[in-house]
This record gives sequence, structure tokens and C-alpha cells, in this order.
Amino acid sequence: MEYNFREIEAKWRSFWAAHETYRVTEDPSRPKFYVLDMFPYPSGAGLHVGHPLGYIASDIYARYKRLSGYNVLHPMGYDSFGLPAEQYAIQTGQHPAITTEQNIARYRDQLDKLGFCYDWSREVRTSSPDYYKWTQWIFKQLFDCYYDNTTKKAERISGLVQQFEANGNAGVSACTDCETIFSAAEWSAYSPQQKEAILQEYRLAFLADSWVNWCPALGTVLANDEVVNGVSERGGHSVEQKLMRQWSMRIKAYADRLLTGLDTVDWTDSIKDMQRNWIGRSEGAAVRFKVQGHDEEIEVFTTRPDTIYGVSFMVLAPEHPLVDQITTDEFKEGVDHYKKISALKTERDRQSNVKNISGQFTGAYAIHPFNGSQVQIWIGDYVLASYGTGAVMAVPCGDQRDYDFAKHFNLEIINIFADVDISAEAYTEKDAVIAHSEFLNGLPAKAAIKKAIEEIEARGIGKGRVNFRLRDAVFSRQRYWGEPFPVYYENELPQLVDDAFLPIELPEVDKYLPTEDGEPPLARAERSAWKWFAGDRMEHNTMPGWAGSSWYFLRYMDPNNTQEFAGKDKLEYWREVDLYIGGSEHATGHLLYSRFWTKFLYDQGYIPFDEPFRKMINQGMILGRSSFVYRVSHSNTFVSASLKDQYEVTPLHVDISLVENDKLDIEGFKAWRAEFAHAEFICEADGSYLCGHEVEKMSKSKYNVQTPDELVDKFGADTLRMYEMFLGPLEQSKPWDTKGINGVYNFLRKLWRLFYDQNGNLLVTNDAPNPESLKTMHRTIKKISDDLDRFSFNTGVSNFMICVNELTEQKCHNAQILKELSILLSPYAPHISEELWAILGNAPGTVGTQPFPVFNEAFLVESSFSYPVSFNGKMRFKVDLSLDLTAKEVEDHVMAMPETAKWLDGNTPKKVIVVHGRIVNMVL
RNA sequence: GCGGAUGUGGUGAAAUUGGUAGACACGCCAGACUUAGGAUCUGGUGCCGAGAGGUAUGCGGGUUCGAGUCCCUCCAUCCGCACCA
Repeated sequence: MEYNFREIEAKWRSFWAAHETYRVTEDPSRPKFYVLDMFPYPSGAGLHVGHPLGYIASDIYARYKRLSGYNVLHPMGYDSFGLPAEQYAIQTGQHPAITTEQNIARYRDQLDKLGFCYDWSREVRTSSPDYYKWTQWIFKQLFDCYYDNTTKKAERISGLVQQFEANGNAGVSACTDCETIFSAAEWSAYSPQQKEAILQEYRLAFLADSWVNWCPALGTVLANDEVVNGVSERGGHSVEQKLMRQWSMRIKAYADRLLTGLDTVDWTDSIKDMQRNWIGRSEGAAVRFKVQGHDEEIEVFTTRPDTIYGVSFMVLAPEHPLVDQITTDEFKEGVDHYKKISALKTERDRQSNVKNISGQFTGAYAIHPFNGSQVQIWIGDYVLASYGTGAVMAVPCGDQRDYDFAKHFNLEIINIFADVDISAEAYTEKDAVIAHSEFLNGLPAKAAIKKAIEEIEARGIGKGRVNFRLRDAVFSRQRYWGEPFPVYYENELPQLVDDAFLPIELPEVDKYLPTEDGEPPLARAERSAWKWFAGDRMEHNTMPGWAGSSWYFLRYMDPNNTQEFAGKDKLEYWREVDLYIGGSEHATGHLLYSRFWTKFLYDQGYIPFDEPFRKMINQGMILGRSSFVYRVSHSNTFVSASLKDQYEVTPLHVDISLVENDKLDIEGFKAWRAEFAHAEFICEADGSYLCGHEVEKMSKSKYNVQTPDELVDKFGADTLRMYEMFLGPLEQSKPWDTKGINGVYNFLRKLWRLFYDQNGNLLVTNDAPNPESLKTMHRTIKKISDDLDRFSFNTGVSNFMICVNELTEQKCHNAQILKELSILLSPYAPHISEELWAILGNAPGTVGTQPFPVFNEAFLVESSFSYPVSFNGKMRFKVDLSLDLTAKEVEDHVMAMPETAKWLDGNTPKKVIVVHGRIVNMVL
């Protein structure tokens, strides 16, 4: 009887479903373990073989932890709001909910085929009203809180208002954009509109006019992490800077804690560093410069206050609010022109023209706060409006960009470094001694920075300050398929919808496009289309994709709770995710936002932990292996790979299903597309057409997508699971190649043959296991658990192969051994393990809840060791010696051997190193 | 430019603490068997060499009895960030 994976896998899939084998409930008597996958966006293309890589690893680990006695939470769901379903809706008019539903069904089917042990009763979907009710609820809490720098946590706005009423805002230390200082009396005199405008500058979720990444092609704003190389991450459309009234999240408030929290989690250095860079903490000082002839002052941020005597000019961002005020009539035209050009430039243009120095003098002068000299004020787009104060003090001798700017516009360069040559470039190291700088003279940079800040503060012209690159995250999108805000407007004041009326559900609209006047799609909804409506209008924006994914891991703990986002007892039991597996592409998006929300919910006492993901592993990307045919230019003739250099050719992607071992299925190719029906071929000598190949990202457009479905169909889920693990270390990215899958398939068949012979006779015996087999088994137990503990799934598969090879050699069909092997293998290959477990006479469906086999070192004890004997570190021969021999006895034995005499060639070794049970080395 | 990672056979890779480099598998070569199968079994397979042997973990150096592993210089590839003051 052959290994019939089709029958076996179908049988156990339905058994597990019928018996709810993987359902979990809270159980205080057992320790918990939470294993989480990054939930997928259910796209129309379905899963390719790259997607399940991480899911397989986490599934193996979850099963391993279950065997080890843990109560394991291992859920799955869908990040089901998003762009593709909406684009499809725009094109076809079909409601995105329908597309989403279909895609989810396809995903579920594909996931089920792989035999994952998800507790599907806990499934979440971000687009389900039962779920986004709580996304809206969390938004409300963020709206109703501010960040208090004194208590170092989020606090309620009502407390802030009390402070304003009692003392104004002078004594409040909060994370805010508010620069106005007001007294209690002034506060109470403000109109409701004015009060709300001020509160918006404190709220953690707030409305503000801000410079945003506007993507005209998508008709929406994008967050910084959604803009890559100056174009939109999705679709690659150009992005420009625009001042718009948008919802934002004051993530800056958490910058410091997001940074320090990284020290407490077990993530890779690369992800941590990406987040650190993204947060971009820099220490320095804010210094105010007076503008000659104006009351206004310009504040700059610098990390090098020690170089302040090197300031020879100042540069403002073109968008800086004071530019118009200070520009003199003479330069007005030039400044206006420059501002216009900058505004038209897309983000990409600004980035790609790094070496293009441009700027414009404003005609205004600032007064140097220490030496009183006049410094020209310029505008230039190398200064960013959104970083620091949007203005810099230019120190050409110490900053290369300032240096280049000064050279280009022939501005003064003052050298304030002792014994440093700056004739060719700026000196940017922090190790020079400061000169020509009055009270800073003779100090090395580090001491000078400290001294300069003290002096700046003493003179009241500025302050030491820590600045972050991290910007507040834009939180609204001009889209249909996202969470509606629980907000309505009265006299243009945003009002929160009462909890009792949540969720605010998406209203039906006639079209999914923005309105003719550029309003978001929700503006199309009739008043009656809203199930709940108040005020003058509802909020028309929707939340971004990262809203729902910032807290989904909490909902799995209590997915059907209608009273809370998750019950206190459940949160207290499951706590943070113990193991999170997913791609590293979310380093500065999802992984930062979910940490932010977690810290906020912790501050407000809703959850008992402030980091969501204790340990994270980032699986590598599985790349596709694309195949190419080579079309001779201006013809319908294709030339085989080895001959292509003799022609002028264009490579074309060809569907990998038409190619086997680089050989093209010519008839299939002709039938593939009408344009190729009459193609001619210039072939190899043997008449075959060879394709070229290249490793690329897997994508539909490259025709290199391999779906798991066809492989499951051909080889079974257990084989695919093990093969994906066998490919190499989980974290490494690797090209997909099915060549080796036979090896894994053969392994499972070989395993099967330990149970049945070719004629279907059961071979299992019940006699006592022999010592050899026990040794094999216990060595395997040790290796498999060690491999799992260090997430080395690929060597795990190898060790199973070694084990089965050895047992086959030993003709071992012993029930006790095979029983342990079935348990051991069940995390990797759950279907066949259940089958074998049942064959051995155990209760069906219970292999996954057995105790993990106990390693007994006694079976491994060896009496002798084959010592490698090396000379000057080169191994020459081996000798079997008893492990009872002492080092001296080993040495004596080896010295007496004829082989030793041969290699010594008459010499006496200077030294003989004997490491007991390891090696003998002679030093000549 | 800054930060992170990775370089080992024809291929995917292994070597967890410095101790036999290449486990396991693919592929390839030779053979056996046969109900000719994507089957199974046996032997071989880093490179050079007929062999003895030599040589080999990106390059070059160092530490050590002994280095893929530790230290230094350099090179290449991949990923992330990038006018961040």
C-alpha cells in the first residue's frame, strides 16, 4: 500500500473541522503561548507559495508549543479594507464588500488545504462592522486624550481643560502644536470654536492643516511610510506636498517611548534599527534669531550649537510662514517665483535633485545672537518645512550642504575649527577644537556643545532640545473602503458619536469615486444612506489601512465581545503576542503604529502590557524564477537561449507553467496567446527550445507565480509544508524552485514504508525496541526540540530524514519508536502524523495533544569514540578508542600507532594536544 | 553617504561552545531490479591529480596547537533610510 496523501489529508481536514480540534479556551491551569501571523490582505490573486512560508513556520511552532504543554492561541483573520477591492469597485461598480467576501473565501480554502491549526472561531475581519466598531471606539479614546510629558502618559482631555480653567496653559507640559500661551481668564473668554481649535492642538487624534503627501492619481493623501522613493507604494504614482485639513495621530508624543521600548523586545537588529532611524532622535538646541527691522524671531534647530560662531547665513524652507513677511520688495518677485517652483516640484523631484543647489535671497537679515553680526536670510528647498522648525542656521564650515550652498551663491565661509583645512569641503566630524568663538574657544566639540547650550539658555535665546524625524501620521484617506470616522460636524466643529450608536457603518453610495468637487466618496452618500446621522454632516474621510491592523491581535483574544474590544480577563490571560511572524516590510508602518496604539491603550489602563510583540521573526521573501523567450527584433521568430547572442533580441516573460527544466513547451506557447500562434523557433541542436531565467519578485505580470494549490494537489500539504521549511533558513530570502520537492515527498513515502510493505501488510511490531533504534530516536528527539527552540526549521526537516534513513536501515518497525516519531513529526506534517498515530491504535485526532517525547540521554551514551588524529591541524586518520581512556592514555596509544610514525616521519612532536572525546592534534 | 544583513560544491544548504568542512536533499555518473514508474535498491560525486598526495568556506593579513566560526583591512551582493540641520 502506497502513501496516499490525497485520501489521508482530506480525511483529517474534515475530522479536524468536524471535531473543532484546534479550538482553544482560556485555561488558567496551563501556561499560555500566543503565536501570531501577520494577517493577510485578501487580494484577488490568492496566495502564492511565498505567503504560507511564515504561516507554516508559525503553525509548526504553535503545534510544538501545544505538545510542550502550553495553551496556545493561534488565530487568523483578514486585513480586509484596502485599495484593490475599491479599485475593482470603481471599475465594475461591484460593492467592495462582495469582492472582499469572495477573496476571503478563496483564501480560506487555500489556507485550509495547508492543514493549519488556526482556531477559526476567533477569525477577525477589519472590514466587519462588529470589528470596526472597536476601531472607531479606540479612535474616540485617542481623540479624547492628550500626552502629558510630566506623567509621561496619555491623559484625558477633561483633565487638561480643568488645568486651563484654573491656570491657563503656561504650566502644562504636554505634547502639542500649540504655541500660544494663555491665562485662565483668556481661556474662559474664548469661544467654543477657539477652545476646540486649541484642544485640537493637544488631542492624540486631531484635525489640522498639515503638509501632506497628496497623490492625485489615487485621489488621496498618504502616510510617509506609504510613499517610497517619492512615489506611492501602491501603483507608483507621483506624490506632491499639499496643505490640507486632515485627521492625524500625534505619534510624536510617543517617540521617546517607541525608541526605548525597542530595548525590551526580541526583534532583529535590522528592524529595530529601521525603527530607530525612522524615529530619528537627535539632540541639539533650538535658538531664536532676531530679524532686523521686525519683531518676529526665527527659531532654528541645530545639533551643533557649538558651531554657532560659524553661522554666516540662514536658510528657511520655502513654505516657512515668515517668508512673505520678511521678504523685501526688491526680492519679492524672486522669492515668489522660487516658492512657486518648489511647490510644483513633486517629492520625487526634490529628492532626485539632491545635487542641484537652488535658493533665493529674501533681502532680510537676521542678527547673530552672540556677536550681533548681520546674516543674510535665504530660502532654499534643501530645508524641509516639516522637520525641526523649517529653518536652519547655516554653518558652511561644519555642514556639507551649507558649504555647497555657500560656494554656489558665493557666501562667506567662516572657519571656526582650530587647525582644520576646509578649503575643499566642510569638516563634519565632531572631534575638532573650536576657535574664533569667544567663550567656546579651545573646547573640543562635545564639551563645546554642552557649554553652548548652557549659554543659550542663560541668555534666554533658546533651549536644549531633542528633535525627532518621526512625524505625526496622517490618519484620513479620501476613500470609500475603510472605517468611517465616528465623527459628525456641527458648525464645522467635530463631534464624537456616542458609544451607544457605534459602529457608524459605511453608507451605500452610487459610485466609489470622489465627487466632482473633489470630496471623498462618502460625500456622495445621501443623508438617508447613513444608518445614523447627526449635525450638519458626517465626516466624509475614512481611516487608513493601518487603523484596523494596529490592534487586531487584541481582538483575537475575545472576538465576539459586544461590550468591550476585549474582556479584561481574556487580556490578562493571553497578554502580549509571544511570537510574531511576518515580513520585514512593515517595519516602519504597521509595527510602529501597533506599538503606538498598544502604549496608548496601556496608558489608559485598557490592557496590561505596553509592547505588543515580544519576539518577532521576519521570514524572507520567496522570489520567483521567471522564464524568458527571446524574440528576434521586428519578427515573430524566437531564438533559443544559447543562440540569442547572435541576434538582436527582446526578452519576453513566458508563463512558467509552459516551461520545464528551462525547456519550452512549444505547442503550449503557441496556444498561450493568439499573437504567438504562428511563431517560428530557432532551436538548439537537439530540437528543443531553451528559455533563459532570472530571479525576480513573484508577480502575475511576470508569469512566475507558483500557487500552493497545484503543489498540494501533486504532492500533498505535508510535503509542501516540509519542503518550504527545507528550502533554507526562515529569515533568508530565496528563489522558489520545485526541483527538490521530490526529496521531501520521497522522505514521507519512506516513512510510510516503516509501517506498511508494498503489499499493504502492516509491519509494526510490539517487541522491545533495540538499542540502536532507541539511540536514533532519542538523538532525533533532542535535535528536533533544539532546532525548534532556535527556529531552525530547515535542519529539523534534515534531522527527520536522517532518523527515517537510520530506522529503515535498522529495519525498525517497532510500535514504541514509531509512536514517538509520529508525535515528533506532527508539527511539521500533521496529516500523515494523525494517520500513523491512528494506525498505531491510538485515539483518532489526538496526536497533537500528546506530551512531547522525553529525551533520555542514557540511550545515547557511547563507550568509544573515533578520534580524528591531526598533524598541525590537518586530519590524517582516525582511531576508535574507549572513552574511558584518559588523555594521557589516548596520547600513548596514538603515539604507538604505525600511522603516527608514518606522519611523524622520524620527528618528535613538540606538543600533543588531546581533547577528550574530541580530537588529537600533534604539533610538529 | 548612513544603518543592517549575507558571501561555503553544479544547486538549496549544514557545521548551536574555536576541534573531522560540505550533514540532509536536489542534480549528475555507474549499476541492479522491474507490472517501464515522477517507482525502488546499491555504489560514486568539492576542486587538481593516474596515484601518493595537494588544495579548498569572497580577497588579504592576524590571534591560536587548531579558524567557516574570533580580530583587522578590503571587495561584492541584497535590504532599509537618505538634503533630517
